[in-house]
Amino acid sequence: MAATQTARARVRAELTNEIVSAAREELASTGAAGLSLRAVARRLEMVPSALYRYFPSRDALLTALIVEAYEAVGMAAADADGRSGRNPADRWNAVCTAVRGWGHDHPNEWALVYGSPVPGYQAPQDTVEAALKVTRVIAGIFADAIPSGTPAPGRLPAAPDTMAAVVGPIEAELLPGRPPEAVAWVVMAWTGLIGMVSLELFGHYEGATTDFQQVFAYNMGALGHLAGVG
Amino acid sequence: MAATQTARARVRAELTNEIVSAAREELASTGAAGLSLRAVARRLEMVPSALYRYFPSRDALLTALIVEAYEAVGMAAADADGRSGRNPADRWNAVCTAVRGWGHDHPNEWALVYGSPVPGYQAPQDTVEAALKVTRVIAGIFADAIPSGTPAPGRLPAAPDTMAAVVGPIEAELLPGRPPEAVAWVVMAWTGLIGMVSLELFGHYEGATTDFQQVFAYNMGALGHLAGVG
DNA sequence: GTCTATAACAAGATAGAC
DNA sequence: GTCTATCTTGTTATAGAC
Repeated sequence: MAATQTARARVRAELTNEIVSAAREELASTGAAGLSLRAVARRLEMVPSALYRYFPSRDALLTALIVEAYEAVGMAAADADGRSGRNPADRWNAVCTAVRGWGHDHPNEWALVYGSPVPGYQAPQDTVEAALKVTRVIAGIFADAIPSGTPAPGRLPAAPDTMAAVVGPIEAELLPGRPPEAVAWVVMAWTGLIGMVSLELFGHYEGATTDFQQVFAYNMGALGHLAGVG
Repeated sequence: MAATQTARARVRAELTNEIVSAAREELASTGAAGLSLRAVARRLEMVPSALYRYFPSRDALLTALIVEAYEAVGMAAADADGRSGRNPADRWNAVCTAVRGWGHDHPNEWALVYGSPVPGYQAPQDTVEAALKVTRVIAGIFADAIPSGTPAPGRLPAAPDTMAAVVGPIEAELLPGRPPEAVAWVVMAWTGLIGMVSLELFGHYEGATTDFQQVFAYNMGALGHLAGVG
């Protein structure tokens, strides 16, 4: 029985993967909002109802796609970080480039996770944890660059006394012992990275510059520098 | 004849507005991707084909909505700027608050313009011009704060020599005579503002902080300060 | 001329019987 | 798993009212 079980389980896992792959292809052609279980089934030459054995609803399939996308960006970021030596500025630069590169290679998956929320879809907790992967990589770089217990970096304006409590959750989880200005500014660095790639992919810099890549590199560099990296 | 003409034109303009309003209401409930001509017609108790007298296609209606949204944020930004005195730091702060406030009041319209592109929709030139409204307000504040011909602000890292040409289009149009570092960083300020509101509205800061408004205020303040405002 | 309504089309989604 | 009947969608052709 054990052998049968595992064989069945293996086939099941394989098919589950195939379904997610087909859904990913669908996503690439139709966008997130128009993703339908039926289209995925058609692509696999299966009947729609058969998919329900593997995913109880369209939302469950969507969740799988979202988690997969978050893990892929997170992996791209972590890989780039790992390959880039020990200098925090280099690491931050490498991560920015990798995240942007991933976005360019997977624009629809990027839109799925960082774009408008899909109407009617409620994100379960799994996706929140997966989303943290990139954040952890980024926070790790800044945590290494800013020694614990240092005063606020002089380049940044002083934060009000209340800020420490406000950013407490992030500090405790990702940047223990770092000053509130630094914590807030790491949030800004993350926001700047995701925001800039989003606005680029969504077409908002069209015609604004002759070489966007260079503006991106400069701005990410400045963002990191001001936070204490390099 | 002139009277008849204008009477007809007035009625026509009124109905056009009513259609856009109905579409806006539809948008609020179903989201951008699910916006259907038929649903708009139903809401107005008209027959779908009648709408084609006013808008040649669903995309044209979408364009009208997008332009309207861009103009509304732009107006909110310009109003806040106008009411906030002459101090650039106050003006930048007021604009950030106003833009964020508009986003909170109109989350679906925000997603329509700054979120994922609607699949299959090609933005015409009208939307690009409308999108520039907020940008012009922001650039105006920084242009007033950074005198023309000044050297690069010392707080920002120096840009490579090639940057001047790269950001030339923005410089010429919005920040004539300002150094490339400043131009790039104004792009960053704009990106930070739009990015932070987007990620907030799309739920990416959920649980991260006890008072997001404060983090927002601090980060926007720092972004502006570093660019030379305040 | 200007508008609205009816009807139809090809897609595609959905529900349910078998 | 299959089949069918019924529902959407954007869009057009056509006919008639003002």
